[in-house]
Amino acid sequence: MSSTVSNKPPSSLFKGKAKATDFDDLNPVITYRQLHSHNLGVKDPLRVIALCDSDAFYAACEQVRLGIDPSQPLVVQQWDSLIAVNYPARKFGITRMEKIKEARRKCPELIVVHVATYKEGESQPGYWDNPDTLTHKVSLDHYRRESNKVIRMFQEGLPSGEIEKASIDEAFIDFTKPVREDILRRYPYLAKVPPDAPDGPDSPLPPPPPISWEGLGTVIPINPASPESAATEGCDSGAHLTHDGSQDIDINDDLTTWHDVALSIAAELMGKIRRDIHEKLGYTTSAGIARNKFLAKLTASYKKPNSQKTSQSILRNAAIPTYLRPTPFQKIRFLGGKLGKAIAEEYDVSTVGDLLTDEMQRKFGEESIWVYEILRGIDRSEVKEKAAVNKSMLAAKNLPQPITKASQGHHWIRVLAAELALRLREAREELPTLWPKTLVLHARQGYETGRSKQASFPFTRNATVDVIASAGDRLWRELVGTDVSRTAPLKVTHVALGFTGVECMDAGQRSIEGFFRAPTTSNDVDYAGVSEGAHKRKRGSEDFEDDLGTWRSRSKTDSNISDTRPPQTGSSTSFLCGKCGKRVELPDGLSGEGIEDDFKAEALAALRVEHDDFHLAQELAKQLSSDDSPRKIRPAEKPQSKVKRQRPPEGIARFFRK
DNA sequence: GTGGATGAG
DNA sequence: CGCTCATCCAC
Repeated sequence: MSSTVSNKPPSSLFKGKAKATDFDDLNPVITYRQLHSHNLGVKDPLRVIALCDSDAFYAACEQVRLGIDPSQPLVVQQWDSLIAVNYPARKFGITRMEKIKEARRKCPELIVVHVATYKEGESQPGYWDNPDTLTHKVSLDHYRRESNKVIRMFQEGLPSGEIEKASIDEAFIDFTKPVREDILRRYPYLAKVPPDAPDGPDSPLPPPPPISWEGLGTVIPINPASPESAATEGCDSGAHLTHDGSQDIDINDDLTTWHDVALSIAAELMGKIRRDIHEKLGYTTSAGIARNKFLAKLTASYKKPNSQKTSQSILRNAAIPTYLRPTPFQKIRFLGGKLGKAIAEEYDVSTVGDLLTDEMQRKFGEESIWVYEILRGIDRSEVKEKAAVNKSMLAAKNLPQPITKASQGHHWIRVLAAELALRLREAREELPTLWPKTLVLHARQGYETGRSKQASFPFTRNATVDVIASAGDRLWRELVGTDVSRTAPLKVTHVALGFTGVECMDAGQRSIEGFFRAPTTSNDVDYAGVSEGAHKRKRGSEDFEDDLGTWRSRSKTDSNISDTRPPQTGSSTSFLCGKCGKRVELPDGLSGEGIEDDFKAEALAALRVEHDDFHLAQELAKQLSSDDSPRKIRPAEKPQSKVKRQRPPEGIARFFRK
């Protein structure tokens, strides 16, 4: 079944009078069959998603690291400006991007922590006394590590929930599954279709129980908000009382749906995890809970301008239209940039409601289905567990004092290489089979067109600063040449070194992981040897370049060459499986001639064992008959694909193709 | 492959 | 508009 979910809006859209169908799925009937389904995916009427983010994360990281009282105003400094401001500091009117002097003027007591930096010669970043942008490079490593701790707590707290790390301080959580489990636990009478149900499993569920939102967070009201008593804060509103006593119609039982029950359970679970994170790690978080990612994200920022208190907000389906309509659409993910600006200027509109008119709908056309749906609170994108690591790893540096001699490049390349080495090593603590396929060097001259050069990165278990730096140096020479070879003047203002194609080896190669760990437990990344048998001698970077050069120049044809050799010479890079007749190959990085034969032989043996295991597992699987694995439904996803630009025409048309 | 563009914070 | 990082896509 390759047909995708229909992306087409109702045809009424293009015939005017679409209003009646806007927001028409806010209270779907929920049947026993749906409740007991496990694979409804984004169409699940009980879907519940949360977006949880850390408050002023970098600042919180430093506050925790230094054991500072969280009520103290604290900022994180990067060179002369601020990159994070905690809530106590915000009370003084201090904002991000402010100059450090200005901030100090506003608050003399301000605690200022400069972000950690690398400096040349150090394999690790540190909190130096006077970091200098001329010689140091910012390190965000500590924040990445802390971020991973938070993510891990989400995962542990929700074994059956899906987690998607959205940024260093944000994650989406799909509560649908854990919530469903909870519903069935709490309301066991839902487990069976009643014998007298008119349509059997397709009968609607009985009316939901009343919900107490108390302690669960801020419930966004259904009715147009009077600014004061708009939302009900579950924990302190004392049931349903507000100042003027006029609100609260929205906490009305007959408006309660099973989806609200689901939201409330998610809110409970979310609150638990957030408290747990606060206790164990010291970080305060905010959360938004709604029926999809986009709304969850929007909900998380509900009414918390400068309110320090840890908070979470809940958006009931019934509240979606009133909440969405006045929302400036540029606050919506992916509409915050040029696209949003283009729409705003083209049509002179600013809110979601402005865009809900028939005229707008016609203008957007069918290709803009993503926008159409988003404006109506529909978002089919899935909470998709990200590969545990990113596909790329980049260390970049802007040079306030441009490089004018090619020979100066080495300096920065070493610094960037040190960062990459550390990050890769740390990533491999979790995922030993991690392997960056290529190393890329970018360099930009002033405003000129930056250029980049890349090369395959050799497999090595212990990617040292030296290995990375010498490969980087080689790229540098290819990119900018050498002092003597250059004729034109040089003025490099930006250098970046990065890994791309960072991936775990796949299952067939998994057992090779032993080779990553094996003998080295040393933390000494500056040690010049590569530690496995392949490179024994201690030597300088020149030698490394030779090795890398050898590796690079021959790697392409390696597998073919070695394939013709007798399997026992030790340099074979593949074997033929007797069971399936397939040829199983070593991964590229292990098959080059820069790798010693005995190392390859060992790797091959491991591969063999792995491959046999694979067949064993297959046979076992065969005996366990029924595989009712849920069919994957492709959701409408990724605005990028909707708004792709090609030879952009003028104005808004740049974003929407006919 | 690589540079450009975009977006987020 | 200062800096850092990631991803996608057209050429």
